[in-house]
Amino acid sequence: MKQFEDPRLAATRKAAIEAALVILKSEGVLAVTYASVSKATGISRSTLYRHWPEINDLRNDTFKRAARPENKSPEPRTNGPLKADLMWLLRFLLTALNDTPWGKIAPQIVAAAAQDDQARAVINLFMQERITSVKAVFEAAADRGELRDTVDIDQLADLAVSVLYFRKLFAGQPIDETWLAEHVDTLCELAVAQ
Amino acid sequence: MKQFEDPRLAATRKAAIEAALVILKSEGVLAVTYASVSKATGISRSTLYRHWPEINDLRNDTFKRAARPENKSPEPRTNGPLKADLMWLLRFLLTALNDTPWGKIAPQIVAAAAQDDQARAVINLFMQERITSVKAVFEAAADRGELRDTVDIDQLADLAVSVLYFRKLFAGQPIDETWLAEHVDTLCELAVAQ
DNA sequence: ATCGCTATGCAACAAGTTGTACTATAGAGG
DNA sequence: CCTCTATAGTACAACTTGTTGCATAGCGAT
Repeated sequence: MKQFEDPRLAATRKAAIEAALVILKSEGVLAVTYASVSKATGISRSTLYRHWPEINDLRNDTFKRAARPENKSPEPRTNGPLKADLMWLLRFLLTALNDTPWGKIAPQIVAAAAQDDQARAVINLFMQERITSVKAVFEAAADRGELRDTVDIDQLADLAVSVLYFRKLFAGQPIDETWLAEHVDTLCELAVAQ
Repeated sequence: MKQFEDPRLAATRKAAIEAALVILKSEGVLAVTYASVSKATGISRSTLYRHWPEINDLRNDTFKRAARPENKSPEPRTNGPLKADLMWLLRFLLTALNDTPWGKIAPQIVAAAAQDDQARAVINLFMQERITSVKAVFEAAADRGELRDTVDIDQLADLAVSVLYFRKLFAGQPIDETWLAEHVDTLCELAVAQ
């Protein structure tokens, strides 16, 4: 009877993914190969194949590792007023995109998602998590009676997050403090009771 | 003195890119290789290398070919009222993503953009073009006096387009008629004078 | 400590791709 | 007809994905 998993399995997994993450950050998805990870870790190529039969399996595990927990949304502030809470949370998302490795990693996952269902699932889950955290901010504002009663909170949360990523990854427009302030103003104008 | 370009050059270029576009649509960027295009066209691999020294050169030219003109935004309707004009244009963008090859091609360009500056330029230009067409709709509404005077038209156009692509490519949420109607309602609520 | 199981390491191999180099042929224009 | 050049064809090196076979080293159990 095997009660416990061979500790070598976990050690190999961790070392490989950790090294793959470094390569992912510095050189992109395509540089995450069996050979490069093998060289970086000393783990033999055949062992890597046994753990991850296809290269996308390894890459997707690296994506999952990258998507948590440092890069996840923090517990949002929900003390109010809405504008302050929104500014705080969206500034975190903006900083993550502009000034942390996540700004390099996210596009890599998006790229992989175009070809791979698993990668698509990773990026979808991550984005849902971002939207949910923003939604919590709006819901708290609604509980405090700050919002108009006609507003659709799901729509608002979608709007708040999507423009950030769209400008960064699709439109090539800057997302800086100046823009963020205007963006939050627009959202509040839409949401807050006059 | 050479006055005219050898017609074989243009013929080769066109045939190769046309074939590459078909492969791009059906099998993705990674399937666009010198070998696959050579096989599809009968053009020898060495000739392809002479036209496109790196494979990304060929892929980027294929992207440019894909980004025009059938997939570009049509002349937007600007007769008013705003809600009808917006609905018409955004429905076009939605249909392009859901029911035409562009829905498969766009993610491929986004994927390439994560690794390649030229591809990034292509997708950026294309998205700017989409935003501009939406902006024209808002500007016409503003000229008719339909809008509140506080609204920022650039922000509105960004919002209108970004959620579409975000939901489709990042969040994995459906973009259907039901959602579109709500989205347009939200935009109009933000923009239209009460 | 010994034994069996298994994870790992190592080497070789086939296939596909990128990119280079060289030669021969075919077509365009004067 | 002649020259220039685009194309075809081939060979080659390097890298990557996967597969396979075999030897070794470490883990858990008796």
